[in-house]
Amino acid sequence: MKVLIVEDDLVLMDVLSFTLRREGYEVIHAQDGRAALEQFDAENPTIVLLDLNLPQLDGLSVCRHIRQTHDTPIIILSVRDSDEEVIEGLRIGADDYVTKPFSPAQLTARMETVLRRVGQSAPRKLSLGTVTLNPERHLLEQVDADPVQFSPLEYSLIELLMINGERVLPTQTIIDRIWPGGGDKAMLKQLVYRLRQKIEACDVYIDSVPGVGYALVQRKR
Amino acid sequence: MKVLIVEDDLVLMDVLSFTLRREGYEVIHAQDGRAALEQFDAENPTIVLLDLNLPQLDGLSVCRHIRQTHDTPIIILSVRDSDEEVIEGLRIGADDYVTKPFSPAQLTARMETVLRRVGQSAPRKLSLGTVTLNPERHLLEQVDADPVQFSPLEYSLIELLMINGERVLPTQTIIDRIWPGGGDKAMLKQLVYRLRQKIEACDVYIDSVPGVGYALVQRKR
DNA sequence: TGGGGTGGTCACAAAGCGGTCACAGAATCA
DNA sequence: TGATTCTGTGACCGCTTTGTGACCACCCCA
Repeated sequence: MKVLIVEDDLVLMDVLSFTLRREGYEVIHAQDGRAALEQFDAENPTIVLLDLNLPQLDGLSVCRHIRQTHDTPIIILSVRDSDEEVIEGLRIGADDYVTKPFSPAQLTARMETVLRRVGQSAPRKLSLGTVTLNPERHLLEQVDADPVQFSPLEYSLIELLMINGERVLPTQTIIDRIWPGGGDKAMLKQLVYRLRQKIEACDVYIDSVPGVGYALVQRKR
Repeated sequence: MKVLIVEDDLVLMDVLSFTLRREGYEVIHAQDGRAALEQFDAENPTIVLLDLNLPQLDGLSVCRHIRQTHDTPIIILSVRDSDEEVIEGLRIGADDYVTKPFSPAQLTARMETVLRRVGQSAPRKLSLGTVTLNPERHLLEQVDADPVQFSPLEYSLIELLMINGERVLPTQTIIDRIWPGGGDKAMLKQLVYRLRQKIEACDVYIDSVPGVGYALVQRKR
């Protein structure tokens, strides 16, 4: 079980780290908001402990960024007198908060509660860059744009491509997956064309690798 | 399940209110002792969260007044260093107390315990955004609108959709659940049509995901 | 230079799906 | 019993979905 601690006070950081390791958690950490997001993407932690008062990029923004694409539990570490921020954090989607100073036992108890609550639910969203596929609603969601809806076939295709990240999928593999009853290249060609039009405004596009197949990749800007 | 929060700190009030609503409770509140008793008589809440330090009429008096005529569970919200008052409160008949600062999880856990002890087997309303389904009365309730009544079938459907939050439910799943004896797409189509008309004015609507099924989602404004 | 193959674009039409409506039998309630 | 509500059915309509064929642009290689 991996914990990301986002906290710029190194002393507190050390205490937390020590305690949680002793409890059997694997601990990674970041000292500012930017590093937090990088670590989050790189390590994909199971739970996040988030200080709100951070250099570079404040905690609320970090929380917001994470929630755009992930359901990972977030516990806010707040100081007294920052109630408004805590409320805002919970609104944005944090799962709980503890007020400093707190005891290690208090924190781990809180973590367990949150993990238990989250543990029962939620299939994961698929995301690539700023774009997220929401399997529960069959929508492709983006930061600053309306979500995109799909027809059943289109959805199968984009889901298949998303699952495979930026890897190229051979044409025949795709056909077999989407038309189990038997499909053909012309049908796929057409489907790709339609899907491309739908996600034209998104930050990802369907790249074709001649002679091999297709891949969903991030648009660079 | 109705909660009366008696608390003069508006910020804390807001946090509590937000959390409890998310948990499916219906929240009403009062900022001083006198208003608390009025609200109590008018709304007849299932449980009371009571701050001791109140303007107009202090918490202990409120507690005493309520206990003279009702068994409604009362949980005291206390600050550190008010031990004598808490003890007095419990002696008067309060059921439990939590010390500020406390986490939402802590509070709801305490509430559930107390409710269970009192025999109010804690199940509660389902809510999505500003809309709440009242399973006891088969009503859909909203903040600024009249409640909506349902026929039995309509109620099964909206309950099923509410339970599943904003997830899409496959057509066949819905049919199996609503017509265990065997249903049919045309029947569901019709039922959806009728339910949509009933909840037209509400903050939620039934979204259809072509080829997959239906989901109850919040209307964006 | 030309021919075959690959992949992108477009228009079209058939099929199906979902939304709407009216109606009538069944169930419910006073 | 009579009135009202509830629920299944059939019909209609418009839109979406999806397969198909036609055409074009490009690349590779002889």
